[in-house]
Amino acid sequence: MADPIVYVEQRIAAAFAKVGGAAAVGVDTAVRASDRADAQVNGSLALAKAMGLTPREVATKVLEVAEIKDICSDAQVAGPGFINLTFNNQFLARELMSSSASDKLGVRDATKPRKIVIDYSAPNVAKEMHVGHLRSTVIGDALVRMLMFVGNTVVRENHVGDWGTPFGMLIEHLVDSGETHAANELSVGDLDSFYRSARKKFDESEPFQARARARVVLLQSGDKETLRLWKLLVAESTRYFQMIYRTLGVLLEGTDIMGESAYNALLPQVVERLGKLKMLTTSDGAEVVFAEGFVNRENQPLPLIIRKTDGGYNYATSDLACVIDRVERLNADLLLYVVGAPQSQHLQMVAAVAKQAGWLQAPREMVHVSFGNVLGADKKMLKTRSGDTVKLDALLTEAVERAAAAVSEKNPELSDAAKADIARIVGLGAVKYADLSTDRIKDYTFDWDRMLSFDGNTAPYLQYAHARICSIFRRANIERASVRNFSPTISHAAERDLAMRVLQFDSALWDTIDKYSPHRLCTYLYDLAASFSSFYEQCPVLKAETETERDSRLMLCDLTARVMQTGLGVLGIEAPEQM
RNA sequence: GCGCUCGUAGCUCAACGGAUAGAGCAUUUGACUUCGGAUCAAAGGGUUGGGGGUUCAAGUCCCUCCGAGCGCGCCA
Repeated sequence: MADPIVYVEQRIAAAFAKVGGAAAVGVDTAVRASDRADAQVNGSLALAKAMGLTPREVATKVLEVAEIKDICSDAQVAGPGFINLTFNNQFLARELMSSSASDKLGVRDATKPRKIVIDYSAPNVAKEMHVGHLRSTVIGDALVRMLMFVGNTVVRENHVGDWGTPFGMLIEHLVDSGETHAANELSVGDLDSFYRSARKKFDESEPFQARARARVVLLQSGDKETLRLWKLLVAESTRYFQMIYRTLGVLLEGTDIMGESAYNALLPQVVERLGKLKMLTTSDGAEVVFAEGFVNRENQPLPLIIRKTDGGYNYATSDLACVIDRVERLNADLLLYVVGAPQSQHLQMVAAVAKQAGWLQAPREMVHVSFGNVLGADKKMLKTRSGDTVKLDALLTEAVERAAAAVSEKNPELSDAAKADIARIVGLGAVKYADLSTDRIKDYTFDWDRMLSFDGNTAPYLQYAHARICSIFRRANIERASVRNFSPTISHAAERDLAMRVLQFDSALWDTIDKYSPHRLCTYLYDLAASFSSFYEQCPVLKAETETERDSRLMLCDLTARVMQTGLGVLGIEAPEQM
């Protein structure tokens, strides 16, 4: 355990228990970072009333019995009854060494590792990936990486939209355009034009509509030739998706695809099992479940439609099948859905029904990791100038191009290969970081200039801090690993500030995981980079006054760089050694 | 009509219910013979949409009003 705040927390809690006895049960004795000292404790204010004392009296008593003299150089009662703690530098140095010696840099493993299924990305076959998929993909990828980092078993599932009524129309269009031509069109990623052409025909031609409907029936009844054509569509699209994922540098692989069609065999079972549980009701010819607490616009109970009037299934059925599959086949105890906010009610209903049916019993849980829209400068959904949705691959290409221009300008002496590689890392990092660094629940405004800026809370600023550290070692020709056992001494204020920051990696990452909110880790890494930049200005490393100081600072630099690289790493962002 | 989410500095965003609401951009002012200036140091800028309430303590929780976005039966 490296984070001093986590470390001292137990001792403070013990002191509160000793002072408050029964009254202290349930009182929040958490220790938090503070700008007035290293850490602050607020529990006395909550406890005072129950004990009939003033908060300051409680705080004083807590400090009398708290066993913190070995780790705190100062502990004071302040203001209305806060306790301010200052850690002693020997303690910090010891924790730095402990952090440096661990390959997880002081981050605690999950006390009870879970099996987690995470549903994210979910593009549609024969439809272009756009910025909405970017959010799901990037947030999902970051969560996958950090959940694995702390020791959970994570199953990635890409719930591709590969089934349903649109496929009648798509297959008929495929037949019309000829397989070779269609495959060419799809393989170069021109998915939207294929979809649009099909849609246009469907809207304009009644005979085509009839063919499309008939084709849906053939598809669902398992007609061989229809399935072959369907598979062609799916294969071309997923090949394209994988290409985007590789470009984007996310962990999703072809084997992670669990499309809607994968649950087809389970759909009749969903109906059957709900029927046996007496949960199904026939309403307007459809088989539905009325989940408690959901009403429609007439204030009537709102149904979850399990089987349509025409006998077909829809997405609610398929989502319930997913829950069954994830719980019963995969034995998952946490189901994460990285899906946009508009689906909130739908997912709540699915969860409610799954619980009622007994398929999702505590402590198993289903969590909607919801996110807002990507907006353009006009505050509306991001669109191209012509009003189309922004294609993901075009957006990524532009990011790398813009980064390349910046790299060439700042660092013209680099080789072309190095420039290209750095441009890729910086450009993609900027796009991902822009997405991850704001609270996912809110909409965010997409702005090239801001995300690629080297000032402020951006990927390039963090990457630059990392590159600068690498540069120190490169210049002095010192092996990074060779300084890791050095014993640090903290003397300068900026040095101490950086040390404190480095040690908070553990709690920052856990805070992020607990809330499924990557922006919290981003904020931490930004603060870390800022602390380093300030340290860098004020504390010479290679030209330190003594060898001890130099070694100490080298050790701190290496640790900072490792935290930065690892932190960016679990966000799915690379940290180049030079840029 | 009902429901969900959001509203914080001119702009873009932070802030487990904790003290004096913090950053970046923009504006103003400093710092390059010193490890990468893609940087650092500093200043000004706020009735946290309005009004009630709960609490020792509210941007945060509850109620209400205003504004924005999104949902609300056979598309996914």
